[in-house]
Amino acid sequence: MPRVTIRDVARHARVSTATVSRALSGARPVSPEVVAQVRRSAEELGYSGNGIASALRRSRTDTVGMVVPSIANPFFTALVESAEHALQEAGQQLFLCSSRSDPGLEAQRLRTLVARQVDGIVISPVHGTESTAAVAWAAGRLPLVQVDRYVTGVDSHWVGVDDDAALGLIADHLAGQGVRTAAFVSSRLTNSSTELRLSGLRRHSARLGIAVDERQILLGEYSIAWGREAAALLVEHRPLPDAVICADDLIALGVLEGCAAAGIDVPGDVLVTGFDDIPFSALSAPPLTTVHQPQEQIAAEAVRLLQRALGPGEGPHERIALAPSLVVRASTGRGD
Amino acid sequence: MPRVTIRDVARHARVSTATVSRALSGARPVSPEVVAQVRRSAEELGYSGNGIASALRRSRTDTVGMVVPSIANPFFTALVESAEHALQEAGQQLFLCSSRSDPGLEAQRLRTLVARQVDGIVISPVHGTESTAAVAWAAGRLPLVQVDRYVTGVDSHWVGVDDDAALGLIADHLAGQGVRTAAFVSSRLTNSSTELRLSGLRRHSARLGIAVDERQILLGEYSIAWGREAAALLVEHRPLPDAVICADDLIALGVLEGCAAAGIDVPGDVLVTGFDDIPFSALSAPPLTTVHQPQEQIAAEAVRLLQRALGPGEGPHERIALAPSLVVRASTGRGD
DNA sequence: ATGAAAGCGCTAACAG
DNA sequence: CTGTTAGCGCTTTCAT
Repeated sequence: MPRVTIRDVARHARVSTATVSRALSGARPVSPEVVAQVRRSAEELGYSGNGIASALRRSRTDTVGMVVPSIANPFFTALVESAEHALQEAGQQLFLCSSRSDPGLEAQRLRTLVARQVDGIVISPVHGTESTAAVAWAAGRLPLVQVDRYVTGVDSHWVGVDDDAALGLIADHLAGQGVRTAAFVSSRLTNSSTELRLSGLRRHSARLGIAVDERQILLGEYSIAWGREAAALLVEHRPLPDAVICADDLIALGVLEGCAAAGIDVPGDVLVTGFDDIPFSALSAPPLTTVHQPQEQIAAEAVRLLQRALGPGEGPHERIALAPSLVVRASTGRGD
Repeated sequence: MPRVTIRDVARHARVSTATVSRALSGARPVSPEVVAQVRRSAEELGYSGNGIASALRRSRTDTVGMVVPSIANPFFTALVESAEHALQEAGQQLFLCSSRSDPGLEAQRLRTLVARQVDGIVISPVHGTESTAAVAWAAGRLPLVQVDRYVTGVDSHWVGVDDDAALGLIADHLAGQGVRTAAFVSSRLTNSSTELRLSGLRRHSARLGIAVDERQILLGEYSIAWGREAAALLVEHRPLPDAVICADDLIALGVLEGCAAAGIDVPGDVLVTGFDDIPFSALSAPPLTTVHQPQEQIAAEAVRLLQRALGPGEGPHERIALAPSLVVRASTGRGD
């Protein structure tokens, strides 16, 4: 199938290629009759344009790259959907990449995106320090916004949730339920979310007189399997804490499953909290108390910052920490 | 930031642009010293190549487009992850698009992918007939493989699961549990999955003497919310069937929730089955009996077919129906 | 093994 | 409003 080019259309419509380009894109005024003729010719020949050639010439792809640690995590897919939606309004496409929580793969994805000349990048970096070099490199050649997590040592836009405030909400709620001791289950991965959530926990539990045993700070990864395993570890080394605070919902769902398997009743024997408010957190046994992140707003802000960076005057880099909210369900007592 | 081009590198290394291209891509032999010098210059200048220009010249993008109805559905994200993995082995990128279950948006995504000159397309079409025109159009200009669902009237490759066999597995299992009457909750959307699962249900329930009341065939959409709603409808118009067979896990999770809300015990009062075996189906209350789809294998086969279509001799179009397997959990009786 | 030169298909000046 | 022309940055003949 020999591709139909703008020249074929021009010949067929008996005009120049420039006119075809203008008629089809509407970039400059073209007489109605000519537009109609060009449209007809294009239709007839099955012309569909070559975005690559156009991108080369305009040095714009109208595409934004997005790199997330995992697309299996519903929190990130929700973020991606919101971002795609926001971009569509601005007439841009989303090129989605998963870094699979691997800084090496992440660096490779960034190289690809830069090579493909995307107009900007939205990234939730895997690691607080190991991702720095690649993110800095990319930020040096393209507008870049970090979302949710961020790396240290790169001056770029960031949009996320206020992790410290979120742990404040959790700690306040748990203290209100009479919690005096708590465990924390999170990811080994050194990244901003992990660190800010842990330091938030430390700060707020101290403030409220909740004891956090260092041996009950369990670090693994953001997954259901690790949550299950962590629950088994906690059960094995009793006494159980009053509450298990998890750094995300996947971990918390795993903890719930691990507790059930060990015959531990939630919330009877121990309270459990999550983070993110993924759809399935409302369906677990018991439904999970968690922190809701305004992903729609996070995505919208990220796109807005990127749009602005595409314009002329590079403004200063912003750091936007949005307010989280607590969703109380049965895993910390009465659900309603 | 003025972009560094191959010419800058060539000047710096005192060679021609052709040599730089060859040295960097390794397409043709270049003396080791020159390669080293070119590499050094590229490094020094921070050269990172222009994939767009390269793609225009080679008329290859080394990118495959993938269109799925939703990236919020874990079944599709699993499929996407597997596809990305398989493509990476072949040195290709994945350009992911969500059609949001909207044939119009789907058509637009396909146009974009064709315009962007992807090398091939993997699609799970939204609708059995409304997607036909766009899929046919795309299949006419690019190698295209349908996965999971397919449209009628387009001759292309297809890889999916044997839906009829899957409903056989479910029906056999339920009959073994003493089920005599069943409801079916699915999507209104006319697509191959919906239709084949319903006709499979009809065939196998007839074979096993399970009665399916036409008024208990409820069609809505593939979502948790619809499952919840459907459960309420079933409860409202008692008597309840012995079992509720759902066309996917999201619907089934919603049905479980709806039953719980109405005080209906699963599996005590009614049995429930899902389809897809998404990760969360193991964590619901109760855990869900469901059909496992071999998405890894589906993705691998799809990529293999695409790879072959990129080669010279266009072979005949294949239809590969892989064998499903039943995962029995507590929602249909004893879980173990 | 290397270089010169010709485009890939398109759009943005620049004329008219 | 329309045509002519000159590339965008790269790869690939075709020479040497």
